[in-house]
Amino acid sequence: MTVQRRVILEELRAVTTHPTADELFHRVRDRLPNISLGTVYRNLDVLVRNRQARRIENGGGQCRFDGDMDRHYHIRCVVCGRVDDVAGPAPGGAMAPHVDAPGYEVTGFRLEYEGICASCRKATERPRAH
Amino acid sequence: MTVQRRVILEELRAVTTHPTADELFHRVRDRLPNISLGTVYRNLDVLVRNRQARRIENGGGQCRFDGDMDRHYHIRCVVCGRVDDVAGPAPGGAMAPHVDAPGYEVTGFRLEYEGICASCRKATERPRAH
DNA sequence: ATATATGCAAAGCTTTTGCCCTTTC
DNA sequence: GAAAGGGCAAAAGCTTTGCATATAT
Repeated sequence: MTVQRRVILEELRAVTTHPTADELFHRVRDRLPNISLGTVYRNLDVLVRNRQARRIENGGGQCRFDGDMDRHYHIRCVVCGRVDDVAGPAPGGAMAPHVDAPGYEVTGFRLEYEGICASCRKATERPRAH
Repeated sequence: MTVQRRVILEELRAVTTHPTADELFHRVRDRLPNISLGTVYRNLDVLVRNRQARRIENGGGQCRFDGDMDRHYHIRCVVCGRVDDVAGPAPGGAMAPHVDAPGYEVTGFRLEYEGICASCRKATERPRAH
């Protein structure tokens, strides 16, 4: 646990604005003028891996596109990133009205399932003690 | 409706893999060897605006981070991109089990509300006929 | 001491944009 | 023939990485 990592975590916890890496970098730099953006990125990775922070998901780097305009949901493989359609009815139709977000006009929600696809499950099967 | 746009849409509809722009570009290039990646991006934008395709959301370009590890949900302003916490209990606890995603081991879901935040609502207020 | 982390800068990747030419209506 | 769109290449923006140095345990 280095000074930099501690300050990054402190500053992240000190705000409720869900900052981007760059915003956090500027805050941290007020206290550690020599810190670099790369360090912030590296430490955010570590913190997320250690469950001390959360990355607000963006579902992987690249955008994907879908020509099927019927209402349906997606499931994304957390291992390989592939995206498949989820069969069946919309699961959460009654969900949105319950939101308590003061000041917001709530227009909808985005829902994406996560899982491990068939081929990634096969690839990660452990040899079993017999 | 140009040849390029039609082919892009045809190829997008021909697959169920939810391709990235680059994957689609390579498919389309088999039929239109001179097409450029920029054209694919521009047309995907148009198709999405025209509701002929969907962008599988990534919630805006940059990642955001959150130091609050308690289970809670977020709402994102679709105008300015800011992210706030949603107060109240988890809305969709009973949702995940209903998913029908053959082959997948479903590990969870990601849910993010969308809306227009207070200051963006103020900024877009229209002068009202009296 | 030795592994780990930092700072800095460069590279990587996806996406957007400018410019000029071509196609569409 | 005016308006929209395309091709190409450069730019932009976020994130990752290589490397030499410094810090932590």
